[in-house]
Amino acid sequence: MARRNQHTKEEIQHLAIQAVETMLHQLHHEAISTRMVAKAIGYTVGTLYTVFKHQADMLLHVNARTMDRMYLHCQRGITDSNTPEHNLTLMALSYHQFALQEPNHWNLVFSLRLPENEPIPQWQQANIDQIFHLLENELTRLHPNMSQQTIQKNARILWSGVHGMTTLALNNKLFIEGITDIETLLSNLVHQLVFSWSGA
Amino acid sequence: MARRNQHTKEEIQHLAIQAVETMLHQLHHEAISTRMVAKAIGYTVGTLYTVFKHQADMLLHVNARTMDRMYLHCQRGITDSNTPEHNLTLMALSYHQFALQEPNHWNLVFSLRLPENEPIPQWQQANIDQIFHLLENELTRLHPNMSQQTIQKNARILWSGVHGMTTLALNNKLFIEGITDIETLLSNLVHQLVFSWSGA
DNA sequence: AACTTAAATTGAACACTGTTTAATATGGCT
DNA sequence: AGCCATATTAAACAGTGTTCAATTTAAGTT
Repeated sequence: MARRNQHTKEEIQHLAIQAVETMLHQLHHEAISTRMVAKAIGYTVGTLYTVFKHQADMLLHVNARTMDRMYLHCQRGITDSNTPEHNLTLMALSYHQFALQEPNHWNLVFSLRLPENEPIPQWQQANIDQIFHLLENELTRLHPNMSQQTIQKNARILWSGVHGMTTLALNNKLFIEGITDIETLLSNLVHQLVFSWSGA
Repeated sequence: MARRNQHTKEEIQHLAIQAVETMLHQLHHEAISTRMVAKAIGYTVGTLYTVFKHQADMLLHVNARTMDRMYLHCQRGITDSNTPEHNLTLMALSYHQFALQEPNHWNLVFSLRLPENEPIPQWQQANIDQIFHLLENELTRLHPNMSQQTIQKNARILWSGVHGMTTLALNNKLFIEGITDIETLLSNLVHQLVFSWSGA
């Protein structure tokens, strides 16, 4: 069989991406093979390689969508009528919640390894910047006189904490004898940093 | 060939672990196969399976040693004659430095996935606790009247930040246009949290 | 309507992977 | 010298990512 022309290249790409996304709801990304995806969309591995450079390329497309979804999720509920601290807390909780809701999608974003010498795609950096801008915006509202550079620094300090807590919690590397839940810990982190910025 | 009895089971185990550790200096852990390890130590895969339950089990043994090394590294330079903040900063910098020095070993610790239903080994939790105790000790010195629970909470808040920063930095997901180096960011994180704990 | 052309799709191959197990060769014991 | 227990292997199985020659067919041309 050849030349059935049922789908355009773009459609096949989309089908594959969707198939991976569906599988990720049950399977860790390391358990997803090209042949599985091909079978799921009714094509052969060979066809997949006419549409993606390699497996990692396919997963990168999945990541692009995950990061978009994550950005939208983190934005949810953010308003200028809230205090900056409240907004920052909302974002931190949303980030963590998203990771809990789609652990395999989230994991893929942070553990996908491209082949050597393959550059990190530029949209990825753009997407990271997008999230940081959200934070920097709140930090600016908090301290309008703070230098741009300090704000960028503090945004990164804060987000490292939120990200680290999410990673560690997801892998059960954070807790002893049910001391507190992570949501409290996240709120505390935000509160303590916000407090420290107002005191110096 | 069989029954050459050149090494005890323990020795074979050790040889394998060492072989993996050597390879990790050049290779990412996903690139290390059982056959590679077997060949490196002059045995066959089959022999490896008489000594380890499976590949993940072998890598878990590597992780045990990495974590011990990491603990020792983080302890380096810590003295009661330093201020608690200084000690905490030293630990944060050491943690990051260790990750930079042995990125593949460090990565393996946090990305090894055991087969489903396989419990996390209990020594791993013990090792995590060990590091947290180091932190909690400094936090206690900082605020002798703080409740044990608050100290445990704050140790986890701090370490999430240090860990998150290290992870993100290692994967180039933290920086824009050379704004500051991570060492500064780590020191700032420690300082800001220490400050916030003294102000409430 | 027949013929050519270009390309979509496949199947099969290659060199790997982790894991299991029957066969085997040998060190130590009687 | 002969036996046995077992350390070790070779081979098999079912998968993996990736490549590419071969094929089939839709569309374009005459």
